[in-house]
Amino acid sequence: MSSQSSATSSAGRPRSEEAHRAILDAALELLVRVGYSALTVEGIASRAGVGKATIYRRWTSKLPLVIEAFAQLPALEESDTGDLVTDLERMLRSYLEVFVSTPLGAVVPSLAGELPHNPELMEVFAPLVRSRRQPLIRALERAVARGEIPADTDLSLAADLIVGPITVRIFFSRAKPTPKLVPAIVQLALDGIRGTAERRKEADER
Amino acid sequence: MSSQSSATSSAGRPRSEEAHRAILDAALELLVRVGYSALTVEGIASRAGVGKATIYRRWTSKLPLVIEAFAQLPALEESDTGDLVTDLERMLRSYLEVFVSTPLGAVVPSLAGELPHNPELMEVFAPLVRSRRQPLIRALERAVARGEIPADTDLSLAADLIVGPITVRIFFSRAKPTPKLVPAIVQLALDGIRGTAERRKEADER
DNA sequence: CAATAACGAGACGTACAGTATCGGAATACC
DNA sequence: GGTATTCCGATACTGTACGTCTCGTTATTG
Repeated sequence: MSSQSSATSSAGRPRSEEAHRAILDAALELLVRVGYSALTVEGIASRAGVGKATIYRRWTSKLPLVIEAFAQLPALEESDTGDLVTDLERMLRSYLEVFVSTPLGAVVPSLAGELPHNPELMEVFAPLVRSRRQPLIRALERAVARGEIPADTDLSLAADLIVGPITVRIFFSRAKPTPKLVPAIVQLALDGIRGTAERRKEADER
Repeated sequence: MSSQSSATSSAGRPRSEEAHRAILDAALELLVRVGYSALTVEGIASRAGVGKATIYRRWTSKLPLVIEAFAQLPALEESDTGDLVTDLERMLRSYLEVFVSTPLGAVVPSLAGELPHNPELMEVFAPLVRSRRQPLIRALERAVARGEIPADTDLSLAADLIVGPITVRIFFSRAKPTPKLVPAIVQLALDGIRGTAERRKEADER
C-alpha cells in the first residue's frame, strides 16, 4: 500500500503515490457531482492535475478506476452490543448516514445500473457488496447464537429484508430516507423474522 | 398520448405512427442488449430504419426516449383473491417473471443509476414507479379493509418491505432471484407487518 | 396545385475515450 | 557521475457518438 517497500523496485522513476491518490479523490468527487454517465477521464485528469497517460498507466479504462475509487469508501460500521435490535438500528443508521453524507448514495446506483451489462464489473463489484453486507450477517449470527432468533433462519434473506426498504428508497425515492425510519424498519423486519418462527412453533405445539 | 386524434391536424405530412413504434421497439431491444450506457441514438435510428432527425423531432434527447420506451413495458399484474398472502405471492411472482423475462430487469437498474443526477428524469420516472407500486398498495388496503392487517399500518413501508429483498437481489446479485423465494419473502414480510401490530396491541392492553 | 411539414440520409461541429509522442524529472545500477 | 529506464504532465491524434442542420423527397391540407 504505502510505497515500494518490497520486491522488484526496478529501474526508472517510481509511480507517484501522490498522483495515484489525487486521481482516486478526483474520480470520487466528480462521480458524486455528475454521476457515472457524465464522468470523463479528461475531467478527472484535469481536476487531479495529472496527464491522461498517468491514469491509463494505472487503470485500463474508466470503469476499473471507478471501482477502485468506490472501494475506498467506508464500509458499514459494525455494532456488537449483545442486543440484536440495537445492533441493527445502529448499523442501519450508520448505513443511512454514509449513504446520504458520502459519495456512496450517488455512486452505488450508478454502478448498479452498469452491472447487468458488464460481467467483468460484476466480478469486481460482488466481493465489495458481500463485504458490506457481512456486518449485518454477523450480527444476525450472533443473535442466533444467543437464541434471539431461531437457528434455521435464512440469514441472507433476513439481511435483505432489513436492508431492502432503505435500498428501495435510496434508489427510487425523491426524498432520501431519514434515520427516523430505522426503528420502524428494524421492528418490522425483525418481527417478521421472529414472528415466522413463533408461528411455526405454535403450529408445532398444537 | 396517441397522435393527431383531435384538434389541429394542420397542413403538412403527419408524423408516422409506424416510425414512432419502430423507434420505441428498437430502443427497448437495444437497451436490453447493451444497457443504457452503451445505447446510441444512431444505433436506434439504424435498427428502426429511420433518420436521426425523426427521433429528435419527437424526443429532445436520448433519455426521454428511453423513459417512454420503458413506460411501454407491462405493469404489475394485479391480483385480488380476497386473501392477502395469495395476492402478494401472485403479484411478486409476476413481478419477478416480468423482471427476468423482459427488458425491465436490465432497464430499471440502468435508469435508476441516472436518477440521482438527473432531476428531470426523476420527475418523469417517479410516477411510473408509483404506478407500478400501486397494485401492491391496493392489495394491502383491501387487507386492511378486511381486517387482515391493522388499519394503522404504514402501507408504503410495508410495500417496500415486501419488494425490498427482490429488488436488492435484482440489483446486486449475480444469480437472479427465482420465484421459489416468493413464499418465504411474503411470509417474512407479512409476519413482520402483523407481528409488529400484535406486539403494539399487547403493549397497549397491559 | 401550392403550401406545409415530416421523411430518410447523412454532413457537420463538439466532446470524449483511449493511444501515442513529446521533453523533462526521478530513480537504479555501474 | 553517467547512463539506462520508467514515470511525469502536456498535448496531438483517431475513432465514436451526440445533437443540429441541410439535403431532396413524400404525404397531407386547402
